[in-house]
Amino acid sequence: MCGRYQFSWEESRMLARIREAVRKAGAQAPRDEVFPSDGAPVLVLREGKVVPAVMGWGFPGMQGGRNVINARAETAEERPMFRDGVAARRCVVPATGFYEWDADKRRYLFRMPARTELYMAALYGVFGGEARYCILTTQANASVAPVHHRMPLVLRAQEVRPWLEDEQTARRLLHETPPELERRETDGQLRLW
DNA sequence: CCAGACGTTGTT
DNA sequence: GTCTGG
DNA sequence: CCAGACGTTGTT
DNA sequence: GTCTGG
Repeated sequence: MCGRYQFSWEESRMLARIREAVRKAGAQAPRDEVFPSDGAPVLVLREGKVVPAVMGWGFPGMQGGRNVINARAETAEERPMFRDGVAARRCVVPATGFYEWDADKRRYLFRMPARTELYMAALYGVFGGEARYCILTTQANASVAPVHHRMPLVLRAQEVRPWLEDEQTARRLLHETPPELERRETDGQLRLW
């Protein structure tokens, strides 16, 4: 699944541009490491253009419950919480990578092989006047499986616009296997031996 | 027992 | 918070 | 997602 | 276990 990701504008001109755009629009600049409930840039389609917008990460759960940060791609089309988003409120989360933890709490950063921008398919909704997003997840592919059994629905760069633009294409992409990624272990916490 | 998914209202 | 699957 | 905090007291 | 902050 995906409970944290990296937004490193220093490593990506695209992300630097997105960051600058939202900053100029008056939104707070995203952190390098994005946590659930943070405000962060997502990409949406507006008048035929892919543009950034700042939203909060996670849908409010029922009865004041938890922040719902992920949606299963396999079932999102049927779930009441997500099905309208699949039809009409798709977005893309730009990142430089995402983190996963293994059973021993070792943390790994996953990136695109050429270290280009990593795009995660997501949905958004408006709750109490506040726009929020939820990242789609799918079964881990070969590159992620050694660490965790789920991963975000990573889109190839050329799939970003089709995901936003065309509902039928989006429904197909929900069932695609994401590209293989590069893995790097990071020091998630100090290990005193 | 645990891990993981899941409420509606924003739509290009 | 509840539910399911393991 | 993870890490860290949690309670102020009718009890053998 | 449940919640909060990051």
